[in-house]
Amino acid sequence: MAGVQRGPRERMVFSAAQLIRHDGVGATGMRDVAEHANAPRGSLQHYFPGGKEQLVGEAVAWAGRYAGGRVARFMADLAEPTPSALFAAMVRQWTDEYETAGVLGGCPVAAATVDCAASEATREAAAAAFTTWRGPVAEALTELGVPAERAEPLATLMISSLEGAIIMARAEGDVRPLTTVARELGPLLDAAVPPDDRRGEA
Amino acid sequence: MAGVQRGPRERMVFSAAQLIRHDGVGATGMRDVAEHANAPRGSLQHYFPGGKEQLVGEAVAWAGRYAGGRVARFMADLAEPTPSALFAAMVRQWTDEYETAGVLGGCPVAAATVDCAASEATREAAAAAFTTWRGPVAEALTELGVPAERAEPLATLMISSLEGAIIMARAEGDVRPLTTVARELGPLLDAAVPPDDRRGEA
DNA sequence: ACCTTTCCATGACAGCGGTCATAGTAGCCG
DNA sequence: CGGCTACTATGACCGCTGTCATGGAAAGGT
Repeated sequence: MAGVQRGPRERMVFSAAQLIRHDGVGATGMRDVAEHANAPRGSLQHYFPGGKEQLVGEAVAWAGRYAGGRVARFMADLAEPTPSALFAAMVRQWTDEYETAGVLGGCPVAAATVDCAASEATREAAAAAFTTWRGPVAEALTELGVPAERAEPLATLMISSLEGAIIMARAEGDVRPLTTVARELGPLLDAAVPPDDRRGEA
Repeated sequence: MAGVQRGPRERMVFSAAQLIRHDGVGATGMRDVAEHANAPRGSLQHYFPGGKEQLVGEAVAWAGRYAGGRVARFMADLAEPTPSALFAAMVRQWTDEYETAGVLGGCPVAAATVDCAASEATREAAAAAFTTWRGPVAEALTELGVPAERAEPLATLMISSLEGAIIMARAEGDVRPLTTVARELGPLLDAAVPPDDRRGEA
């Protein structure tokens, strides 16, 4: 993802997100995070006095911001400005990872949600992350001509389908669910923009 | 769910599925499973010599069979035989649980997929579970008049959206994503059955 | 009665988890 | 230099986990 080498603190948050989305929250240890980030273990308690809960929370928040930010970049690169093309780009981010890395990673936010039972704070962080992801998607949809009252529901549908397809794809070890979802959902998304708006938005 | 009290072995598999979907795979201990099932701890090593991996695998398989079996029951109870009604019933199973239990549980299969990194066997069990779930859904769709070649893809879309919505709903602590997905996806599903088949299937 | 199989009980072990306590280093300000 | 703050290092603690070893109870067949 964004492989820039910022300060140790930022690297640790980033590494935490990486490890969480790969192994799950419970299976990622603090020591692993420090090692993966090439950061001193002693820094953990200095930068994250709130312990693992804080680290996980920041990792999830980071993932939410990242996902939201990607939407803007996708919009800029769209060959044709349609909702289905945006969704296809969102899906392609995941299939591309499979092609290059050979493995299908998961979504840190979903991982945090699945074993959030221990910590209410983590659940709230995940909820916030979904919100900061859904917002830009809904905005993008309205930019693409989707009526305002349908933008939020459709954004929810897009993210839900994507998250579910990621899980199924990981289980099967194949991108099929991802590509299927992109193909099947496309027409519905495009049908949401009124005919007089087709081919014309900024 | 199916609260029948069978033998201790079956109870333990059932309890494992319950705990996994609530806490995640890593966070559910073998001792917890035995206690939750009112089963002796010593039975674990007797019934599941394969250890936790075996228990998790059977719990996931059980969940897959359960989900697949539910589809048939949903079909029998449908007020009107449309794909959207089937999907609504699938979604309602989860919103109902929220109404009664006050908490939103997760899906054991999704939970197993998320932290399956440690065990390839678990990943395969999850894949198998998704297959034994998707099969009945696709069959039901064809029974409802969906052309054969679209049944499987649409089943994948339905399950993906449902799984994703479950996760978002858990994070937000609200059923909104579930109801939204059901409402938004309904028209697409019904549109898949050709006009000359509307109102007529067995 | 006796023995075999199935099932249950319990305690021990080794490993790893997060967290705390303590102490050391680097840099900057006076 | 002294003192202060930011950061790093390391080791110890306690709790928990899955697993194993050993031994005890039923049960049922002969």
